[in-house]
Amino acid sequence: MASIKDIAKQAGVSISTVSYALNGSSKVTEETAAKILAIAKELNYVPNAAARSLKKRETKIIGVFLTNYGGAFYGQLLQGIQEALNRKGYEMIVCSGKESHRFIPERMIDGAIVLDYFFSSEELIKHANAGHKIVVMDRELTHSNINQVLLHNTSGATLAIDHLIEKGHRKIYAVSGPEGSYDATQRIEAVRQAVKRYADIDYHELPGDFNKPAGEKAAEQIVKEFTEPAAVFCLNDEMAIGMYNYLARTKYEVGKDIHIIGFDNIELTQYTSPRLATIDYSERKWGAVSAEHLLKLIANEPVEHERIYVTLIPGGSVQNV
Amino acid sequence: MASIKDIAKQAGVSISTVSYALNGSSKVTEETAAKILAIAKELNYVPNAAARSLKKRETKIIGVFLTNYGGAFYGQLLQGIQEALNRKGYEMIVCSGKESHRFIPERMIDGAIVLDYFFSSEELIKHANAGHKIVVMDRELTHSNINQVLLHNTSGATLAIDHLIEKGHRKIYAVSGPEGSYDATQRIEAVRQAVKRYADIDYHELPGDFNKPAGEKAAEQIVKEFTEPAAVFCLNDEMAIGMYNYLARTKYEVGKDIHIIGFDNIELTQYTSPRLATIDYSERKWGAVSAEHLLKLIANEPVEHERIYVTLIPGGSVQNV
DNA sequence: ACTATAGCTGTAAACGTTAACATTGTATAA
DNA sequence: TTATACAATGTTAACGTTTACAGCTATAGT
Repeated sequence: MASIKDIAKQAGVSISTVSYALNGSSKVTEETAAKILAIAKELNYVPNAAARSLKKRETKIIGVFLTNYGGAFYGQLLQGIQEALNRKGYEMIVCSGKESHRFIPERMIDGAIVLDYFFSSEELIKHANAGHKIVVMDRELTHSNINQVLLHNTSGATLAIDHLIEKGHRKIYAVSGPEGSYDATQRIEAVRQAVKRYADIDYHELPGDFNKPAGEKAAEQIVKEFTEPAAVFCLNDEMAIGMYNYLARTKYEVGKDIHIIGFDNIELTQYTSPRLATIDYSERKWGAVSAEHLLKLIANEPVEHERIYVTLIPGGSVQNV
Repeated sequence: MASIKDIAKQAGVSISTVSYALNGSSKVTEETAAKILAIAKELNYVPNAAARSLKKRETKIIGVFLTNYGGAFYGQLLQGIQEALNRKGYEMIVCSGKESHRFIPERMIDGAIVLDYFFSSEELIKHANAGHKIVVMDRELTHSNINQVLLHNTSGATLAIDHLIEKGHRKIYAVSGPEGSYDATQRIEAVRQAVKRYADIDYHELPGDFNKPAGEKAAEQIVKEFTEPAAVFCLNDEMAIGMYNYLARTKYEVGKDIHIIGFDNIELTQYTSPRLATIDYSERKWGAVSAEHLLKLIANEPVEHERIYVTLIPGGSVQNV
């Protein structure tokens, strides 16, 4: 509650001198500065964020927009963002929900990192037009104030399909993702391209939405039309887990009757039995790169879009047929 | 970027009239208000958060402080907090890391919900002394500006031990939590009380830190001194999972040789085999209650401390012996 | 001794709001 | 007709900073 004014009064100097002293300006004598610092500490002075950002027109805070907090999924990602930001003197806040979008136009944050399905591209572009800097992790958006840091979905999906083929599978299902999802679209498109390269594939597509129940539903369908061992590429691990759950209640075995590969390498996959084969990428790096790109955008430095590479993690869920 | 001043100029009125109109004051003619609103919309006007909170001395934002984002643990909790806050016109931001603590004295937020092992109680009390309102979810702290919303650790731990006893176990291990953790201290204390009620218990305590490796290490120890089937109460699920992992690499079977019960009912427990017995509570409710209490604290309404009740979830990991 | 210069410190405007208070105009009552 | 009240709008100070600029003092150069 103590303000710069209180310090000035107690130190017998003007508020500007206090301000300079607190900001380490060389304009103030060491002696004066020391006295001011001491009084500031004594009064438990902390600068008022609102006043400072009103004047400086920046907050040194970056907002990360997430659809929801479910799943261990975001842990490493946020860690990566946070570390990269702190290194440059920025703070991170995590926001979720439509209402929090207002932080951008209200200038509560200096930039936004978006991984939020519910954040419409029109809205993002509106904010970009108003001069706000944004990094998107879940869509392609071309704008001078927007940078993309995306997963290499295409090569991931190709890796997955190639792995199934290598293991001798010819009957292949893909369980898709939600309608508007960029990741889902890219992955399914890559799958279609990949299977096209082989003449003898018996390829089927099942709808999905990236959640467990969709995986269960897909499993139900696959079981219903079961004739011979089949392989399934679930476009994310979550649905693969759902599929495990459903199959556990049937006589069909994962890695024997139904072979499954996922995408994301979420923590849970390590505890599935047999271990889920999946596509992995460094969440931490994905986050760090996004943060770095955003800061460059803010500093008006040139930045290129970037894609994060992915690798195949084999597992007992996909075996030779 | 358009400010109230731009609107005033274009509408040919004073800035105060604009302010009143935008805030829906009845002081302004409907006609004038309509004109002003129209111009505001046309100029894409959004109030500047810094200016507003500088003047109003409030931000309508609540900060939730978490140690880290690892684990699916916080998902429902945050959801609960967010819903409760939004209902009352507040926004939630999630903060992590020591630096973010400054949001409190800087008045960036109107209140704090703390579930952060690294946030020292001295620091919290200092902030409370400065008039800031805080709800703690991970410690007992008595202060007029601090409210506690805690888990009913004691009854949870008692439920766990009683369950093991009911199942006929007499050789019982407890794997403890980290040194300074409030939850850990409460739980282990309750365990000691509980086993004291039975004369014939062969009780052992093993150190732990709430992480998987600690569970593995404890499992190693238990296996080393294995003579007969034993039961283990891991003070959280995370360590129980670590124990599963270790035992999977041995000849000992969970639910047969080693019986395990955890605490928290994290999502992962549903995918362990056999299912992990554990202690459950509603994360969502825990979050919602915390948020409600904080808002009451802010409104200077009376609030009592609260404890969230817990229940036993049986599982194949604990069977009759 | 006088001026120029450098080094500190002070003055004041500005950032964008809100809200108390002042002013103006108009309708109502005496 | 004039005082009175009230409704609508305007003026202004304040919130707590930062920072351009002005002012002062002491030192150094002539």
